[in-house]
Parts: sequence; C-alpha cells; structure tokens
Amino acid sequence: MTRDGEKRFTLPPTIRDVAALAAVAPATVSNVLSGRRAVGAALRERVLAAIAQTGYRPNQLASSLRRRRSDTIGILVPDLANPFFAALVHRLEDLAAEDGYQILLAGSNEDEAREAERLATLTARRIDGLIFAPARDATPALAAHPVPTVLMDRGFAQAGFDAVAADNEAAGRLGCRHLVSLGHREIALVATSLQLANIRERVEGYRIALAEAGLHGEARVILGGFDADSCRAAVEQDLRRAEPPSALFAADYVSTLGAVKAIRALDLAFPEAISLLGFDDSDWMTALRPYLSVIVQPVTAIAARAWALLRGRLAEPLGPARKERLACALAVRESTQRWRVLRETAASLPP
Amino acid sequence: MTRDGEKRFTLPPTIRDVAALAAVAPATVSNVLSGRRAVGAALRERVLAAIAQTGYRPNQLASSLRRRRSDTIGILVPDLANPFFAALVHRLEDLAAEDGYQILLAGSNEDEAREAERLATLTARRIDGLIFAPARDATPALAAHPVPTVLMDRGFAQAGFDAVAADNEAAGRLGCRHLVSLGHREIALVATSLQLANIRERVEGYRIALAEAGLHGEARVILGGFDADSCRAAVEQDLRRAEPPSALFAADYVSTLGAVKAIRALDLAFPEAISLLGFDDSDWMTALRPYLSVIVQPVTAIAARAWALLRGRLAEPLGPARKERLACALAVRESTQRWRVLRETAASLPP
DNA sequence: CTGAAAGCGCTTACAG
DNA sequence: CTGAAAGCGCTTACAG
Repeated sequence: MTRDGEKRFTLPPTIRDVAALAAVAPATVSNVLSGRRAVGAALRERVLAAIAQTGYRPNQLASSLRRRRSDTIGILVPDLANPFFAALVHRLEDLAAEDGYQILLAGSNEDEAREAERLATLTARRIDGLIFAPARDATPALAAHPVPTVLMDRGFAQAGFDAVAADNEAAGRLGCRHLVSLGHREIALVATSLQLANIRERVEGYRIALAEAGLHGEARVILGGFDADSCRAAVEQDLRRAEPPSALFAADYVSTLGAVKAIRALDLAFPEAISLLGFDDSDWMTALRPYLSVIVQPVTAIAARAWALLRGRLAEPLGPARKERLACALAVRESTQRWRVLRETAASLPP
Repeated sequence: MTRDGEKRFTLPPTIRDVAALAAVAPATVSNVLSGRRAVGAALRERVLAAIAQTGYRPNQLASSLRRRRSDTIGILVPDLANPFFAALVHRLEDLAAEDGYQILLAGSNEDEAREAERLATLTARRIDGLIFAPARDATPALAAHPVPTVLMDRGFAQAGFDAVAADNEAAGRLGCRHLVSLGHREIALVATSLQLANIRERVEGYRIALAEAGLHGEARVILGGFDADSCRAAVEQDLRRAEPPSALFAADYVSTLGAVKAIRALDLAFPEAISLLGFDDSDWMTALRPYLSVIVQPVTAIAARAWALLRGRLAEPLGPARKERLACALAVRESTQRWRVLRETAASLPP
C-alpha cells in the first residue's frame, strides 16, 4: 500500500484500490455500487467504508467502454443563440438529467459541413442517441453515422427516423386566419428563407387561409435571410412600397425580430398602421409595448416528446419510425389589431 | 473473416478488424490515424484502404480511457434560458470545437444541491476541464471533485481557482454616473438578490457613484428575486410610492426584464416619466421602442478569456490561479433621458 | 454469495 | 519502421 501511496496524490483511486483496501474482489466493489448482484452485508460494509475512505468515484469512461453504452445523448442544433433552440436544449438537459443521461452539446451554426463534422465527433464519442435539429431538410451525413436519432423541429420527412415537430401548416393557417378575421386583406408573410420544409409548410398554411378568404391573389412572401438585420432590411423595403401590407405575419423567430425592427425603425404607428403577428414566444414579448401577438410553438412538449421518442427508440431499436406533430397556439396580445376601422376612417378623410 | 462477417452488421468495426484486413498490427493502424509514429508508405496505404473499406471510426471512449484524457470540457451554468449564459455557452462551444474539444453541458437551475450532483456526474465522465458559473459564491462541492476549473461570471473570489468576470463595480459606477449625468437624483437600483458577489459589486459601484454626486442618502435597492415576474411586482410596488424614483438601474438581465414589464404594465410615459438603464444586451433591446440603454457585458471576450484560461491551466496545471476582470460598456439608447428638463417643466405647471 | 479471469477498444512502452 | 504485449478501469460471463 505504501507503494501506491505516492500514486494516490496524483491519480484518483480506482476500483482496485478500493477492493484491496476492503480485501474483496474488484467485481464485488462493482456489485455493491451497481446493485447488479447481491453482496453480503459484511463485505458490503467493508466496501462502503473503503469507498468512503478513498473517496473513490467510478470512472464512467471505463464503465461505458465495458458496458457498451455511454449514458450520453448528443444534442445537435443549428443555432444556440436562438431562444427557441436554447429553450429546447434547456428542457432536454433537465429531462436527460432526470433519467441519468448526460448531454454532449454541439451547434452547427446552420452550416452543413460543420454539421457533418460535429456528427462524426459526437458518434465517435459513442453517444447512445442523438436529438437533432438539422441545418437542411436532408442530412446525407446521418447515414454514415448510425445512431438512434430523433429529428426535432427540422428534417421531419427524413425517412426511417423518428421525428417531432410543430404542425407548421396548421400554425400558418391559424396565424393567417387571425389576421384575416381582423379585417386585413393585404397580409405579407416574412420568413428567413424557403430552404427549410418547416417554413414552407407555414407558408403553405398561410396560402391556404388566404385562399379560404378569397384572397389567393394577395399572397406576398418576403424572404429576409438568416439574421435579424437582413430581415429588417427586407421588411423595411417592402413597407416603403406605395401599397404596403396592413399586416405582417413573421413565420419564425428571426424574422419576427427583423419585422419589429423594421416597423420601429420606420416609426410606424404600431399596431394602428400595421399589425404584426410573430412566431415563437419569448420573455421580452410581454415587456415592451405593444405586447407581441405570436404563434407559440409548444417548446416544452416538443422537448418532452423528443425525449420520449428517443427513450422509446433506445428501448426498441428496431420498431418503425414514429412521426409526431404538435399543435401550436395563438397568443393574441397587442400587436395585431382590427384593420377595417382604420381603413374606413382613412377613406372618409379628404385626400 | 467470415466468422466476423455477421458481427459487422451489428457492431461497428474496431481497430483489430482494420488491422486484420490490412495485415498489420493494431498499433500501426493507430499510428497511421494519430500520426504519433511514422508509418511506411506501403503499410500506410493498406491501412487507409482498410479503413475506407470498413468505414472504421475510432472509439473515442477507448482512446480516452487509455490516454487518460477525454478531450471533453464540462460547462456548468445556473440558467440555460438566460440569454447571457446561452450566449456564453454558444461562444464556448465554438471555441471548444476549434480546438478539438467536445462540450458536456449541464445546468444547475440555480440550485446548489443539483449543482453538486451535476459536478459529480461531470467529473465521473473524466472531463479534462470545467468552465463553471456557480449558483453561489462558494462551492464546497468543488473540493470533492478536483478538475482544472475556470470560474466564469460568478464565484470569482474562490481561492485557488482561475476566474474571469466582468468588472462589476466599475459597471455599477458607469451606469449610475450615466444616470446622474442626465440629471437624475432619485435613482433606484433593481436586482434579483444580494446573494451573489457579482450583484453586490454592482450595487457597490452604484453607491460609490451616488456618493461622488453627493447623493449617498438617496441609495435605494429593490430586490425582486430570481424570476422576471417577481421583479416586475417589486418594481411596480416601488413605482407606486408617493415619491417614485425618476430613474431605474436594473443590475442584471432578469431584473431588466422585470423593470420593463413594471413600467409598461403601469403605462408610464417611458422614458419621459422614468428612465431605465438595463444590464446585459439582447437582440430585442433594439427592436421595440424605446430601444433599451444598457450596460453591456463583454460576452464574447468573457468566453474567450475563460477558454484561454482553461487551456492555460491544462497546459500548466500547477501555476498560480489567474483572476481576470473585463470592462463593461455603456450603450446609450433611448430608455435613459434627461430628467432636469421634465422636472422644471413640471414645476412650472399649475398643481 | 464470492472470486479469478477475460475482455470492452484503444495506445504506450518494450523489443527488434 | 514494425509488432507483440501490457494496460487504461471497469463489468461480465464463468466457476465454485
């Protein structure tokens, strides 16, 4: 023991140190800790005492290698700075901790190449599963790195994978109908890009609701790109036209921010002169006025279902892929307002 | 090889499979991949071909166990939903990826017991280092889980640890002086709690600036608790007094949100009737009006220095602890306004 | 109930 | 330059 004395100052104690001190086999220490096999009271006491004395903490790396499972889940999302994904990661970390899993976190920054690279390093770490919001609708790299995967928010249609996402088309209809019901007839939709199916679905819902209202000629889609300031610029330009829309429907968080910035930069009467319906809820939307009306994605439920699907997949690796759509809610606050009133007033004024 | 044939469909190929196929020793495959030892061109070709053919990907768990380093860094923060910490995590993930490290992410939800538990599971995974924003100023649990650690934002004074944080006292002075320079004399400070030293430092800076202006009798600290709505309630109550402050200095992100909510819920003329200086920058603060004036913590620099300190500690485990303070900036926007003007106007009006 | 041995998949001395 | 062996720290059959 004196020989190992020096070692202990630098290296943490191992299961062999504990076993030697308790005069039992390493397997017995393992069994006391894991409870996988019953251990007699006497030995158990000695082992526990030795653990306490040495401050032994099992090396999970060794355990994972041997058990062929890491109790670790990878989370790969396109944008950690986006509150929608931040909230999802937050919820998932909670759920994972409850079930004894750790989270390996990676962000793709919306970049396909980086995403493929992160996918490779994540799977090299032998994650047990992956919760993945891809940068593109299709992820060819996924085939090269087989791991139980749940697609979240994006990539819903990728065949053979479990997936959970909002019912985006219904959300698009819900939002547009709300605006129509307020008397708006010129409703423009703003989005970052049409590259992703989830956005296209929202646009489709918007078109459907427009058609229902006999407004199919009025569809107008403004594409602003992936950052809020380019969205702002795109919206500003549109609002400067001779016949600007009376309502804006922002179909994602980034363009919501961009639309607000555009409206405020132009110093338009808001919501009197223009209504705005945003997408995704955030704390600040009920802080400054007007409180923002938005389509709320069920973030907590999306995280919970993603986690449940992954647990299910881990338990049953071979079952058929499950696809789940979750309904969004409409939060009517202050930024969407009746239009007819204003218009009539305007019409009655002298030119 | 046919014996292993079946195996390959279920289990991923190992270094032995590659070695067998290339007719070399496993060590040679390892050397080709790591470059630690030179390998002759002929063998190298065969190894590369075998790797390509099998789709071999080294098991990092095994590699980590053998090399005694996981190339993984733990990040433990109190609140993943707070944009300040979300931004920090985002930046750190980028820096880690550049340097070939992975991130094990955990959140304490401001709970000491949970924090201790997460600390234990993180170190059990044999993280090489930890970047840690603790829930309390002192973290006794850290002693039980020795790992190269950099304290970030909080716990700055913990002896023996590298640490990086904003210069909070200077930030408090900077903010209060700004308000004083605008003619305010009744300046209340709002914060979540005085439990954390970083907040106390900001309050101290505020008091110093007040004293400099001969206003030491005017200090007024409103404590709102850890969520925005309880902050809102506390601020609302204060603003309803007979002699409400003319300016509010919110000393952290959560109370900034709470203060805005209070002002807006009361429908006060903002910023005419009351100025607000917030803390921590966020996208929405330049969206709705008035654009929020804030003290900006240098998030990118904090993350960069935390990462640099950790790399330094990993390279030089025994060096003395380094403590770094980073300066905050004042972003003057629209929510802080001259006070004297209004007051004089008010005084000249009939009661 | 308990132990000795083998092995998870790598990498690192040790020989040559 | 290359290989055979030992070992990282666990857990899992295999015996008793």
